[in-house]
Amino acid sequence: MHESLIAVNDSTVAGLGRLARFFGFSDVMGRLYGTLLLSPTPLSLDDLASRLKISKGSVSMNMRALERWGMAKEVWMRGERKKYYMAESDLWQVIRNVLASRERREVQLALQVLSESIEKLQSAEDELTKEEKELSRFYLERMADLQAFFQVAQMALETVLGGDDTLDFEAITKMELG
Amino acid sequence: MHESLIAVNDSTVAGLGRLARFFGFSDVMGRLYGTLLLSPTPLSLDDLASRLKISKGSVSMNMRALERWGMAKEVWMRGERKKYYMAESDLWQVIRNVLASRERREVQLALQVLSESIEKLQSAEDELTKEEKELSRFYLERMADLQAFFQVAQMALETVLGGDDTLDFEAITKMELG
DNA sequence: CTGTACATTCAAAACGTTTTGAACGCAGGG
DNA sequence: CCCTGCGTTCAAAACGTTTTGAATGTACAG
Repeated sequence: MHESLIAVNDSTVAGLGRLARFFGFSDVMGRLYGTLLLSPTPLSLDDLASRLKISKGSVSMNMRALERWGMAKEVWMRGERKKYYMAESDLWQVIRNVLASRERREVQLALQVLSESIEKLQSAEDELTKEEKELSRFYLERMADLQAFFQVAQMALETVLGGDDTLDFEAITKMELG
Repeated sequence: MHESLIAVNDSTVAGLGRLARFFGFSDVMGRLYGTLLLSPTPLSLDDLASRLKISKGSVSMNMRALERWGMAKEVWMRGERKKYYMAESDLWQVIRNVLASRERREVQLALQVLSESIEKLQSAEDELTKEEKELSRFYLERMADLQAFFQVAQMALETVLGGDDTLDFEAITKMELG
């Protein structure tokens, strides 16, 4: 195999490991995804284990995680008893899966906790001493700021998730960037 | 101190710990930030250590990290020898600091590596066998997809960072959300 | 100059996460 | 049936990160 192909493969796999870490996944998940993304043919668990030089057990567990996140799909090869996988190569689809099933929950939970906090402070107002009331008003300001922050996050999320008109990769690639 | 104030403080501090983790910081940094955010007065290292029940050493190191990220500021209290800190309470400012000094670099690095990969493949074309050429073309497609992805990320980043008209918290808080 | 009250540093310990590999389970072929 | 080849599981080990606290540094008051 030519050196350039190996080098490109290596840096891409490493880069996707980084990216995975950034998104809160394990390095291995990213590297497995990268390996599949750069393989024209589906790969078996053993293929993946030997390419990345990691144990079969780790590949098995991490591939199931990738499947759950919609980043890889199992492929049935006729006449084969092995499991084969390929990457979900539509990156926007991957992003949407992650955002929809993980970040959305996080944001909603945060907003819920904030609402409850605000209610709690408001309904406790009568029982507070003068000093406590002052602190309570201060807290309410901060809660409002945090609420605003998460509401912007929620709007941004829903924008990315809601737009069913797929972003055009080709167009973006060819754009002139300052 | 009234139970409601304590409960709200606890859940907010915990929540900001979560948020910090999400952004790749340590839990302690988030909790320190939260504690400061909910304090009407600046706090000393000892105050923070005793409120969060962690060692002073940890507070010292994590507070310096918070300072570097522009999430907290030192405050000089006249007649005091202690260091006092307060939170940077403009959350957008905090986000911008983080995005500008960390994520921007990441995205630029990724784009650079991708460009180099593409060049490498193109300039090696003559030396490739027929099969290698096929793989190389496949790689180039994937590289283009990744480039498009990071370019969108870059645009999104610059949009958030570039807009010097500050987002209006008040307006957002009062919005009707479906 | 000395003592005091703080902040900082860093090596060791605690803790959490990831990886491994051996044991196990399971299906299909002979 | 039993054997073979595969996937899965999980306890133990390796590894990485965070926390601690004692040692050290520093500045100021007296």
